[in-house]
Amino acid sequence: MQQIETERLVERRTGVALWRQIAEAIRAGLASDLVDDEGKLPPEMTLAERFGVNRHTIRAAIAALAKEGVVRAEQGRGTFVMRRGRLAYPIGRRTRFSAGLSGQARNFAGVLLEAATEPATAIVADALGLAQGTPVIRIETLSRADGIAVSRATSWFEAARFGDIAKTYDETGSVTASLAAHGVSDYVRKSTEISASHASVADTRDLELSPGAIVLVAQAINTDLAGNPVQYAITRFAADRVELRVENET
Amino acid sequence: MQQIETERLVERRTGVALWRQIAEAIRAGLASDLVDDEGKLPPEMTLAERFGVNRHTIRAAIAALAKEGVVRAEQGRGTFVMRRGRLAYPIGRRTRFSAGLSGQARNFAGVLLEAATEPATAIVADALGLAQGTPVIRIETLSRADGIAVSRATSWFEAARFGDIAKTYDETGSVTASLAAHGVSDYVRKSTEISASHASVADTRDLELSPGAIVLVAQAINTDLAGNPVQYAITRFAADRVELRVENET
DNA sequence: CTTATTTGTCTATTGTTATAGACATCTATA
DNA sequence: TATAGATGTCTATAACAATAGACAAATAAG
Repeated sequence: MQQIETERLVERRTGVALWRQIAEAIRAGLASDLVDDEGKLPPEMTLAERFGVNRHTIRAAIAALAKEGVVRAEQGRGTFVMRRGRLAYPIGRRTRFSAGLSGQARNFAGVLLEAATEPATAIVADALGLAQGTPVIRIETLSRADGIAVSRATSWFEAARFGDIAKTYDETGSVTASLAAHGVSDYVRKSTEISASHASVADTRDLELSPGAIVLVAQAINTDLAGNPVQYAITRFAADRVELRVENET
Repeated sequence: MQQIETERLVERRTGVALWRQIAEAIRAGLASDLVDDEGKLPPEMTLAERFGVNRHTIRAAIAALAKEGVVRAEQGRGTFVMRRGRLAYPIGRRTRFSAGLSGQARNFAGVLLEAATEPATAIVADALGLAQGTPVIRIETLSRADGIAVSRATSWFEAARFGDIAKTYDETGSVTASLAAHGVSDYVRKSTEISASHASVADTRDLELSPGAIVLVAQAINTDLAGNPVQYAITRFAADRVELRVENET
């Protein structure tokens, strides 16, 4: 088969298999021009020609997306999109999980995966304005919207002030409610640092990602209305399901 | 060699080669605990045991990082970190490239790669508040800090209002200066949407990335002080060199 | 100067990825 | 009810990724 040398869409010998590169390209194309109005993808042979690869390589890409529930292939009919688009997660002074996604999903659930009390590391102590070694509570949580895993967060709270926060989070599934139960009626986002990396094995498991997927990593500090840090959190979002929206208040 | 089954750090048969997974893990570890105070990595055999892979696989990972200039291996001595940490790119109401990175780098350069006048697509028209098909100027730019490629942007401007913007950008290397030359003395960031994906082949070429790398994608609208959109931009940042910092004004 | 440590290079073998082709099976349509 | 068009399955082969082992070459330390 002759390879027409237009702009290459995928590259070989990169350590990332062609089928995975194509899966990402198809995923990105689902929102825009790749699918017709009925959500039907082009036939495998057409995609194979467009990407300049063998049909079986396209099939491997589609199989990966199908396993994730993004598309479904039906013999004789074609391949159809199941989920399209990303949730928009707003980041601003008042960043709240369920409030931010309301209107985009109906059900929100936060699950406590793990909790522990530990001495603050230098980084955590600095973020919370504590002395290094001060006892802090670390909770690992997983958030879902309409049953889809959206983000996985590691949060730290000062143990002296938020002693029961693991219990309250476990009961309420909400940071906002848990802080309220500890007398913090309102809180604001001080800063957010956003980076991206490949999903770790833990991310892959908890967020139900295909290995090699990308996570958006947001590092945030929330303070009470007096300006005292109450929560330091590192949240990992499934990059194929969420985009972060920064709104600048006028 | 016996494989001790603790928590797996890498996974096989995922479409992402082990050496690439390990390269990302090492890159992530450079900032934290992986290197000693002199910036020296553990020996290859130690890393091989830690990741549960063969020494040659570690060597492939290190070779990829060395090609990028992240580390340098010296025979007989060890492997050393060349660049560590990421630039912090602030995103807020007043988002400016060189002003935001000042203090983190000395030299800033914006290069015009391509310019064209085209009818606005539905998306561009919507972002700029124009009718679909209105002539717009698209410019492709590459920004460097201290010679390191940081971001690659596609920007759209209304042609009627910013007819010479390609020329002024080519001369100044700055959006701020180019807008000023067209009578926009000041502008503010209205919104930013942040997502992440694997680098395209074009990204890999222009940003000098290793294929399979990750880019942070920021979609932004800038308005003049009257609130009229002046620029719509899609910027792709090299995720291993930059993090985006959202500061919330109090 | 000797030795231990560390990176560099080579050969060989096995498992995964990608290509190639043939044919089966299901669906919609003329 | 044929037929075209689409996905599903199978075999075979070539290219790449990963393992394994041996030894060379440079560096640092005793």
